[in-house]
Amino acid sequence: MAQESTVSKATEDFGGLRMTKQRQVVYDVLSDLGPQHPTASEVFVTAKERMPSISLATVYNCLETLTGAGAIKQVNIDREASRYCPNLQPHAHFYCTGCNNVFDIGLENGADAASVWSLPAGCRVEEMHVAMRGVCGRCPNCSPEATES
Amino acid sequence: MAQESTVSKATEDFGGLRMTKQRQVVYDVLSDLGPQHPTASEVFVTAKERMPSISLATVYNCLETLTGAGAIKQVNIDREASRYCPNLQPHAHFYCTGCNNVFDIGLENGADAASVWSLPAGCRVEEMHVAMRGVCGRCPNCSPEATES
DNA sequence: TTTAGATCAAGAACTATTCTAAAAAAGGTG
DNA sequence: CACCTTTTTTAGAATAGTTCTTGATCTAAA
Repeated sequence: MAQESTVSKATEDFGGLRMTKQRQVVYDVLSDLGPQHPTASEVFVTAKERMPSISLATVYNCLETLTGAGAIKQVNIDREASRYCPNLQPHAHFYCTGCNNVFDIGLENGADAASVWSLPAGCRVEEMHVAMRGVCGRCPNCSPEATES
Repeated sequence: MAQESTVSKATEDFGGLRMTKQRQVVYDVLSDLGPQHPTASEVFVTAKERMPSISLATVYNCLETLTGAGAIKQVNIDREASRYCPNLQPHAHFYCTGCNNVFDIGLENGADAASVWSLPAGCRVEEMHVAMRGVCGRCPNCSPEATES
């Protein structure tokens, strides 16, 4: 099981995925930018600082490969550019229209996201995407008039 | 408040929206294609049969206007083409990867979709989109090997 | 009827993403 | 290590869905 461990960050074995330099950089960038939920272009900008030779197509490739391997999640809100997220826990996304940020929202203790929905018998859910849109209440744009003390 | 009512189908007053012929056609097509959750292009094809002069851009315009007025809903699943839906009840969408169809899924009696999520205080949800992906269990592609009697 | 504003049609433009082809890298094998 | 095969990367072209632009047309009001 002797794995080369010359990289600085975690080189997890994501389903036997070959961890190339580019994939590692993309994964690390995403981990670092974590809660920002960056788009592919945003990942590209930071990745290029760390590896100037990397191309946008490669970033797209890596993000797709990592998503397929279950190492990261793709987040789609409306038809805006896909964002990517290293949080593998089941969670929803809250998009604040005030500050344009995306927040992860966890499940209530013991709750099951599908339980509120009346699914027909025989119907098997393999994936579930929950996106909310609203105001986070914490950013300056959220309460422009009413700034309660 | 005397409104002209020379159209055949329901001319609901969606927030004072001017119901032009094109908007009416688009709305009617969407009502008729109802559960198919058509894309803009699919709406366009049927709309053009009924009004040959209508353009794709107009269909996009009308769908956007109707969505803004709350007369219809826009449905986005992953980054595929937007679909449109005349069902105004709160519901989720189930995309069957077997038959490529989209089904409306209603809430369980008395359930609240947001209740399972641990929203931070002050956070106000204005819109919620729930998309599930899986197999519906009823289409021929859903159980290719195991065709239980 | 005149006028102002809204809407429409046609096609160009745009954006995020995917595809293509060729070069480079990574493994495996002797 | 040298050789071969497969995978990955790169750069740019291509694509799809959607939006934008412009001028024409319609509508409602004065």
